[in-house]
Parts: sequence; C-alpha cells; structure tokens
Amino acid sequence: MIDLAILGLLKGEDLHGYELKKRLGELPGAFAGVSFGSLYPALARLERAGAVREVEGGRSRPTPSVPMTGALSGEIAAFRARIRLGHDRAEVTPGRRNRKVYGITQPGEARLAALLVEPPADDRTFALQVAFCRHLHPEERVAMFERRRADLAERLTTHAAGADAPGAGTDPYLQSLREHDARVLTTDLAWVDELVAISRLELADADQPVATSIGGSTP
Amino acid sequence: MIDLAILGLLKGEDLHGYELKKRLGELPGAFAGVSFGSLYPALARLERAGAVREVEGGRSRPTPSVPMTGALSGEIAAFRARIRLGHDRAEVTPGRRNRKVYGITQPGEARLAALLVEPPADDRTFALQVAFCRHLHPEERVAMFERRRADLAERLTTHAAGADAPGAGTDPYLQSLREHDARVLTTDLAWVDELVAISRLELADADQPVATSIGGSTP
DNA sequence: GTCATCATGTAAGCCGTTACATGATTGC
DNA sequence: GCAATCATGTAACGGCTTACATGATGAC
Repeated sequence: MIDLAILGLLKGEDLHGYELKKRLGELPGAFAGVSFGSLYPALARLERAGAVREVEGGRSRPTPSVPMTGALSGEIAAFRARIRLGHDRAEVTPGRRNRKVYGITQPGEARLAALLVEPPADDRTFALQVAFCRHLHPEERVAMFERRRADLAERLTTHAAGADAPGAGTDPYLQSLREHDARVLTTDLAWVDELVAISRLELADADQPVATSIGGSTP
Repeated sequence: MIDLAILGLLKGEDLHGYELKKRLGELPGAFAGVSFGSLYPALARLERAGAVREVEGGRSRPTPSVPMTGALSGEIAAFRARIRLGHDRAEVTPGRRNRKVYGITQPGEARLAALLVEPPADDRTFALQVAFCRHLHPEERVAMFERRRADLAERLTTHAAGADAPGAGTDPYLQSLREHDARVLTTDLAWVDELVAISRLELADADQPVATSIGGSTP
C-alpha cells in the first residue's frame, strides 16, 4: 500500500522522503499516519528494486494535460531550479542539504500501473487507487471501477443474506450497525458509479478533440 | 482488537475457538478475516492474563432477561452428554472431542469494559465497540458515543480546511474522493446520532433493566 | 477405510508502528 | 550559541496472515 502511495506521488513530481510524507498527509483519507519508520525503508526497497532512483535536479510539476494557464507550474519549476544555484534567498528551502530526491523509473511506472489495477486489499487501498487513477488509461480505469463495483455489489448481497441470521434482531445497536454497513455499501456503490461517469465523460471528451470550429456540436 | 471481539462474544456465551471464529464471521463488518493463526494465540494470551478460562459444561446462551424455563443450560449440558449415545441429530455438536470451551472471567469483564470505552484505534474497532456496547452502562455508552461524535466532527472540520489546499481542484477523481470522504464522515456522524438516540430511548425506558451491564453490581 | 469437517495449534513472514539516534540548516 | 525545523535512517516490537502440522469424529 505504501508503494502505491509513493509511486503515485513520484509519478507527478520528484520528491524527497520528508516532503513525500507531507504530501501523503495532504491526501484525502487517513494516510497521514504513515511514519518515517515505514516510509524510508520502503523508499530504500523501491530503489533496490529499481522502481525509483535518486535524481539530481528533479523534474518538478509536469502537469502535461493542462498546458499552463500561466506562470504557475513554469514558475515553480524555474524556482526549484534556481534553488540549486543558490540564486535565491534561502527562506523557501530550509535545510535542504542532505536531501535525497527520488524520481520514478520506467519499471516503477509499470509497477504503479500494476498496483493501480490490482484488486485492492482494503478500502483505503482503493482510495489510493482512485487518488492516482488519473495515471491509468481510461479503459483500464473504467475496468478497475467495474471490478470494484462488482465486489461491492457482492458484499451487499452477502450482507443482505446475513441480515436474517438467527438472533439478528435482538440488539438495537447490532441492528443499527448492520443497517449502517448496508448504507455505507450503498453509498460506496453510488460513488463508484460517479467515478465511472466521470471516466466516460472524459472518454467522450477525448473522442472529440476540441473541434470547436466544426459544427458546434456539444456532446 | 481481537481481544475485544473475543471477550465481547464470550460475554454472551461460552465458546471454543473454532465456533468463536464462526461467530466472528457472522458479525456485521469485515471480521470474517480473522484467522486461526491469530485467534488461538490470542485466546492463549487472554487465558494467561486471566481474562478467560477453560470451562467444563459451558454456560450457553444465558439471555438472563428472558427466564427460559431455567432448565435450558442444564438441558444443553445433558444434551451434549447425550450426543455420545448417538441419540440426537449430529448437526449441533459434531466432532466435539478435543474442544476447549472458554468462558469470560471477572477480570475479563473488566478488560472488556475498558476496551469498550477506549478511544477506538480505527473505524473497525469502533464497529466492534458498537457491536458489544450493550454490555456497557447506558451513561458510559452515551459518553463513548459522544466522544466518537467529537472525533468525527473534528475530522470533518479538518477535512473542510484541507479542501482548499493548493492544487486541490485539478483532478476530478481526487476531487470526487475528497467529496466522498466528506459524505462518509457526515453519514457516520448521523449514525452516531442515531446510536445516541437509541441509548436515550433505552434510558427513558429504564423501568425494566433490559441489558445486563458489567463492572457494576447487578442486584 | 476414506474423506470431509471439526478442532487446535505452530512457524515464518509481512507490514506497519513507536522510539531512538543522528546530523544539517536557519532564525533569533 | 541555541532551539526549532528539516531530514534520514535504525531497532524493537506488535498484530495479523498464510502455510504448515496434527489429530479426532462422523458420514458413506
């Protein structure tokens, strides 16, 4: 799970461990808990495996799909480059001396792609997959969502089957717990549907590559 | 976590490990996954700690509020003895020879009470606490729910604060994930309110003590 | 007598945590 | 100079999983 988080973050941007942990905490979900004690060994392991490697300057903030509304990403890149030259005041990059900045490698990208479509071990892992699913091909993304959907649907029917177990209705708290579980499953199902809808929308947008001048057709 | 599950189940009924695992699987939530490899060591540990002990006949299905003719447990014991004679259908006690039936002790009940009001390490632990919260005094139960409520509320505000982080709105999947998290938190909050409502209802109906409570004197 | 099920346990290992150790850089 | 923060790592440990080993019982 931590591999997925690391590779997903590095796919977007070269980072060192300390910063990586901060980004992890900024992600929605309960990923703030990952500690250095697991992060650094994981990085070392990934480096040994050839999935990441230490980089020098560090390609920062590529954001290829959005071609720069302006200055933001470009300026950040320039800014980071400037740091190395000692051109700027130090207030922005404190204590940068010993940092080991990591970047993702091609094998690492393959590994990331595999982790993204793998059946998630738990709900938090699925959350991570969603967080980074933008790096998947649209079809893979939809397929992954559909698998998740099937899994949730099955869990829901299993749940429904267990509802009329012997002595199921005795305790109001147990009953409430059971109902809540069903609600959560239903909510998750609706969410996956939303994710699929987003994917299909993007797929449709990709079909018609910004041909505004043609007929004015709005899909 | 597994201690809470074991003690909570044993509070209701004397059970052996194999049966314990089955009951665990019947509980709502994802507790089916607990394996023998963690269950048996946990039982041994709890026995060493004096929280459970091996019992002979096994007080089964106490349900003390319903008188049950009083003969039930005695009859079950006789029934279990009868099995040997091949007199009954086997569906109830197959392969019973080596079973170690465990019962909860008074220290074990104290431990259970402590685990039930302890701040839950994760959401699954809270689900377990709800599953067995009937064993708490009503006031403790409400207090525990209120603590949970406060925790969820804080998480929700933290979440809201993080919503307008830099670059938060770029990816539709990340955005959807963030929104889903907020929905889940809100749903959980509503659920806790429901649980509190149930508690208050039972508190109001306190004419007749419905649930047995632990840790205190039961006249 | 053989197989499925019931039943208990051990061993190896994964994954993650907390706590500890170390040291550079910067603000004051 | 000193404290706070940045930054990287190691060590000990805990909890849980899978896989393995063992054996009794009952159905057929």
